[in-house]
Amino acid sequence: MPFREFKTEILNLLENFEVFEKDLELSDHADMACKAAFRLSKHPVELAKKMEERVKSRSSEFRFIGSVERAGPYLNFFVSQKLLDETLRRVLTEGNRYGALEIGKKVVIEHTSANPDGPLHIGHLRNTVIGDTLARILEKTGCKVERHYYVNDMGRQIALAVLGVERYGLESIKGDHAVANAYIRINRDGYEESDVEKYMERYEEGDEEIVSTFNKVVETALEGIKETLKRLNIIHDRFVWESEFVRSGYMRKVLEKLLKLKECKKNETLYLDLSEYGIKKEVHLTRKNGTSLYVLRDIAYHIWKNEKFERMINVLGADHKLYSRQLSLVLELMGYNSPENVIFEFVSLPEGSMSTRKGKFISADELIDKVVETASDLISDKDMEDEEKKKVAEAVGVGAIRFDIVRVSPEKPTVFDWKQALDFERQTSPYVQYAYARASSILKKVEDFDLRWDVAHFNHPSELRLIKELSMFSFHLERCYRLLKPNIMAGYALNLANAFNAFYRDIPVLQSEGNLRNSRISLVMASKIVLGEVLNLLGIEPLERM
RNA sequence: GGGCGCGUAGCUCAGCAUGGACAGAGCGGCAGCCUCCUAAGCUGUAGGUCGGGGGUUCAAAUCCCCUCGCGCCCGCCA
Repeated sequence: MPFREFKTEILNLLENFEVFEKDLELSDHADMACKAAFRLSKHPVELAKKMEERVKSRSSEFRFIGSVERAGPYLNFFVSQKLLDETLRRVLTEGNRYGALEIGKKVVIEHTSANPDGPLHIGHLRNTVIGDTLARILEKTGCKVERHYYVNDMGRQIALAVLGVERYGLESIKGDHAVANAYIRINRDGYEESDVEKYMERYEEGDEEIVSTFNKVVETALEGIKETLKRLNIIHDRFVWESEFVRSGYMRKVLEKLLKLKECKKNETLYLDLSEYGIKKEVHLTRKNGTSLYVLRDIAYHIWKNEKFERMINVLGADHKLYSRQLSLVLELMGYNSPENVIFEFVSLPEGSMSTRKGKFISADELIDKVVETASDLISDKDMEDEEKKKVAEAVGVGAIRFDIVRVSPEKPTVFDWKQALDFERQTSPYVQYAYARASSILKKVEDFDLRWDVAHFNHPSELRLIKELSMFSFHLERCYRLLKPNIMAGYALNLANAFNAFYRDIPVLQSEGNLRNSRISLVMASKIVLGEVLNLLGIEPLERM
């Protein structure tokens, strides 16, 4: 928080010069640099000199600006002792609430939503991890967040999976894998198209026997998927089945509204002509046999969301880009808000793209098992009970997976790499967890101390850097919120851990004495709190020991 | 063919929204650090035509145009 206020103070101070947020930047040369003079004058150095004068004459009015230096046309601002003091005070009094914002919107975030025809694979994982991390970030900004998994129980793929299960039965293995095996097999062996059609029709009509069969298959796959998600510290508040909108008659009402649009046309099927909006291909709402298509049910779902939420966020793979534009356009034509889409590019395997249908994928379960096993080997000779070792290996493994995914910007296409997934070093979550564990370890050895500090005791660059990092938590949180880019939080986690490790190297805590010792211990406590909270935002478990 | 995204060190990535101070990290390479709070750590060093070309600008990795490479989309699939 204090760092955001520091920035606000600079803006207020230079308001008369028409300096805006975009003129400020983080810099190696300062805590915050102002580059406005370039933009505002043909003689930037002269202007910067004037600004400098003004700042120097008034800077005593501000709390968090400590000093300013001019470097040519740049103004370099430095934080005050007061900011350092206030940062520690807030972290230590607010605890894990430190850094929270109060934006407070009601938002729904839909993520994962993988078809219940098989297990989650490493492509789905990108959706899941981005979505869950964003949900956590939004909550921290004070939003009321509902996490949805939209269950596609009506599609062709599901009908085919059901046929597969009927033909081959379910193996007695984890449900999602069992369904996948039947689905892969029927795709390989072949099937009658008319059988698939018939199943879709009967399911949409609500044929009791078929509904119960579909439900069983979908539930079986979903149970397995939920188990995997839980292991990754991911829960959904609500699983919304597509068929809910059909059964409740909601979709019917939506269809009636759609029919009133001038873009809505009918011949063999019902479709939307969006050519005047630059979308050449018609958007079909129904099939020739009268059954609904995904987009129709999805429109219904989004109208329902409109009624309940102020903000709708969907996490979608790059293959949904055009689709999501079409959906948004239709919603707008109907007079509704459209969702905000967080699009991520594909994860592929070194040998090419993944496919559930062809059985060409690395499942999330396989990945988790292997990473946890590697973590387990690494701690095998540590002095810990087996129980704790197991817990640590799981937390490290899951953290490494989540972090490996979330650290990369969503728009970057990636190729899955085992070596990277199994790396537990510098730019990974174990590095952050390790900093947390080191802080814990120091605090565990403290028997008596007073929770008090004097910022005058913090004069080593490593200490100053660490406190400044702590002060920037909500600054980065706000950036994540605005840009919906969770990789920013991963980057902050790394910076913070890095700053703590430098502090750990340079500053003896336990051997120091008196108020110097109290101050340092207080700083370690504050670091532990913020490191822990950042890990929570990333869905990674902080560990007391590892 | 059209649309969207990506291309930055040997490898994996920041930085691009809102153009500014020498383009930053990690891994890998090389050279070092455990009588000291956990070495999953730390220090130093080498390594760059920011895919290529043009343009705008006092200033371009960042903006515009062209071009090459890769991925995705263009279904009465989801």
